[in-house]
Amino acid sequence: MDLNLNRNTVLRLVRYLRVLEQLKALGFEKIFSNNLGDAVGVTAAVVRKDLAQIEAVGNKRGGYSVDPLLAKISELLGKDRRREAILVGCGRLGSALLDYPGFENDNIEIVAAFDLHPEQVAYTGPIPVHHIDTLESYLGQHHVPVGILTVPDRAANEVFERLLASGIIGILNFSGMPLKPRRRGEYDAGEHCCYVENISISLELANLFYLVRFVDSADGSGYPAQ
Amino acid sequence: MDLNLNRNTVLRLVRYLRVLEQLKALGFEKIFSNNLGDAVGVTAAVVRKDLAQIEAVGNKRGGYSVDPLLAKISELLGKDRRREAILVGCGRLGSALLDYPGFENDNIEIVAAFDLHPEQVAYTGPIPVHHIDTLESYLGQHHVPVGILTVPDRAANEVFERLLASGIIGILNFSGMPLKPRRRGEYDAGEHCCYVENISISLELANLFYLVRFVDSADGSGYPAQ
DNA sequence: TAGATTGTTAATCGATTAACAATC
DNA sequence: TAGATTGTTAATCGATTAACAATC
Repeated sequence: MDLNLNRNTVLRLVRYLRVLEQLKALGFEKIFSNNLGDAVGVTAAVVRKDLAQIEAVGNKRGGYSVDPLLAKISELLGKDRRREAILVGCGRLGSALLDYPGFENDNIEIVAAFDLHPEQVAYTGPIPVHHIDTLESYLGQHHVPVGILTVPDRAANEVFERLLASGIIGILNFSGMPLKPRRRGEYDAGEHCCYVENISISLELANLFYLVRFVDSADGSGYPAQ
Repeated sequence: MDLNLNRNTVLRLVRYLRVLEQLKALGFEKIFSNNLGDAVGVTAAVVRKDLAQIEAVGNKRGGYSVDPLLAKISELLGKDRRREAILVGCGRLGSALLDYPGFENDNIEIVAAFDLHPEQVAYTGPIPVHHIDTLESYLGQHHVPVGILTVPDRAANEVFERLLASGIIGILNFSGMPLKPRRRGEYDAGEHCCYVENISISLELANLFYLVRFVDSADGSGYPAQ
């Protein structure tokens, strides 16, 4: 079953899944699109559209059965399989992510970390921290699809190229340097294509400050406009 | 000048601004929509639309002048003014953000941090770390519009409510618990409205793993489909 | 002038919303 | 049956893209 769901649909499905897990823990057996929508912050119509898209069927009296729906989304998102990632750049942010408790619940494991100065890395948990020079040989031996990039901005492009050349096809980029996804055949024929998700903390924060720009403004209400 | 730019436009403007800063440092005086688009990864038409929207005018021969454009976007985004935020939750992620070097360049300063156990916080930099119980009194004395939330999921909702009640109107939420923005008058009359940006690391990572789901699949190409 | 770019209008695209028949 | 929900179609909305006249 391939569906080519778009980004927003996938993100919603992840969130439905989390709600369904909690509902299951509470003993729920059925759920209405209405309630699921409330929990995730979307309308019931969107929920039904999404679920129809993944060919989940509901019951016109009782809504959707929690168990099969949970199993279906879980399988679709690959949560039922163990998924591996590496992390490059073990500064403060990188080290924090190595300890991030949320991954385990998603069946995601960071199997190795890399840094220019592994001996200086403060992280002391179970994940091995290797020297960045061993990146290529490691990835030659282990087929890991996804890399998490937490290096300083100035190193981002170089590490990006090395990850591409080593066969990484998905990158979660925390550096301030936005990286562009590579589509197949866009550059050299020999290069893999690669999905990129840029998480730009300062971009989000700048946007937030734009939104709240009217605080202490002339009207004195303390409320932003609109 | 109020423009009510949408989220994506603002995010693009932030990125134009960064490119313009670099161009200025290189001594550029003019820039074409074409080149600016390439640098940011959008089409020239989008750039011109965005710039027209903020009432920046270009020259049909030489493109846009870097200096006034930079000044205009800078002023619009408030980057010419000092902007303050607080941070709640000084675990590994929170501590990493307290040291985040990107904020200074944007004229953003974290003026105080809060934690349930300030004496156990590893961070030792210049930003004061207070006990969470002093949050309300601090915000009563200092008018800080934005809060960065890096608490464990289980604490997210409680701290969210406290920030709302203390007059915070913009929240950058790193907890796994998605928070919903509050629009004016949506709940109690006395409550402020509040903008929220949720940065969900595990959501992004789950999406990335969905995108790369075809690695090692039947065709053996190693390329994801499409 | 000739060529190239801006600024803007129209066309396209996709996603969200509204509406409602089917049906449990 | 009566009421409520699903599944789906049509309408709406907004953003992106294409196209091109204006003009430097």
